Amino acid sequence: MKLSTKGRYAVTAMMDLAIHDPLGPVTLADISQCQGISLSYLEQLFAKLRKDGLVEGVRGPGGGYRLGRPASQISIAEIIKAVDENIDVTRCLGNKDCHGGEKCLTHQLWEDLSTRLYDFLDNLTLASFIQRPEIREVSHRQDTIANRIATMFPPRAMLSARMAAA
Amino acid sequence: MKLSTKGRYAVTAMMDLAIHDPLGPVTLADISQCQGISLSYLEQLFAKLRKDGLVEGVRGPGGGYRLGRPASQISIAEIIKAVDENIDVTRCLGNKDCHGGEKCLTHQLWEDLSTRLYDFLDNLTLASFIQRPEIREVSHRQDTIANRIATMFPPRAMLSARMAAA
DNA sequence: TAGAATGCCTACTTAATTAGTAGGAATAAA
DNA sequence: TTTATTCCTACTAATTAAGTAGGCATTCTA
Repeated sequence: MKLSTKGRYAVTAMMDLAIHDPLGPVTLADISQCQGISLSYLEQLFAKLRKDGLVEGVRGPGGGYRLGRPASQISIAEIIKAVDENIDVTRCLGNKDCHGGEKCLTHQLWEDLSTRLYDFLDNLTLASFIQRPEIREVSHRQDTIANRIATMFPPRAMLSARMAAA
Repeated sequence: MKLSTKGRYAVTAMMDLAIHDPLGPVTLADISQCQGISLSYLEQLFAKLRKDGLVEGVRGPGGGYRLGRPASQISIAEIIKAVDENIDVTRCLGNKDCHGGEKCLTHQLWEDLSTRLYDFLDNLTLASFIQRPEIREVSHRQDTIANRIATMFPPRAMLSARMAAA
């Protein structure tokens, strides 16, 4: 289990998707602009998220990315694992005889900690974050505005409006 | 909250100290050999741990490092914070107007997650790991051997014996 | 059917961080 | 006084994160 900026980018981008889910697909250009992450770097992260089925892409105008599953079925641990893919390799690999012939003790202890941490993050779902009342409120307001625009203009114009608002 | 190899090194080294606490100070040379981390890199990590009062150094022959406080009063979060010192700076810093004038939502959500994670790791103490029965057993066996040697030889010889065993 | 907006893919480059190397001064035990 | 250690600083190498560039594939809209 590793936790770096990369993981944070992935998690916050997924939160963005979750918040705007009812609006349809969110473009990476949107996320790139909102969160100040380079578009191409996001593409690289989303390639991994897609590979793990956490998101699905919709091509063409009006496209973007959607959650691959309901937010309640996506855990934070899964997101981080998808982009980090780096399995926690300890040096001794559990077979180095250290401390007088015993299997490396600290390795075991770290595994233990790593597991506890993973379990913790695996029990936190995207939904548990976006369901906070103040988030729902803001999100709803945004949706209302966006839907009003959507009613007045065809899809292309709505996207432009969202870009302008961001 | 960041979690990288650096943090793992620090945590496992601290676990080593905790396990061998009754034996007196543990040298960095020992840890370096047992865990395959370069001595000088360990010195750099321990400089930070010392700055935060998590360990105390004992100079001269027979010296090494000891826990700065009882293992039950040292949390995993503290150890990681000590070596990472990198405060999780998000790009928008909470003041970038994004999502149509609202304070960056995902920033808030990440903060929320970050806090939950910190609290989780702050409630895990070093002691909670080394008190597992199988660890106590191994640790006790090691201590027994070490103490037997210590009875037979003066401190210098004991250290060498520990090195040889490792 | 043409053009534009998107995802999707690959290769490369730059920046940041992690990890290691080197050398030496300070301290304390033997 | 010698030796084992912490303690300190500066530098370098390796690895990873992040960004850049360019182009192909798909699908919507006009």
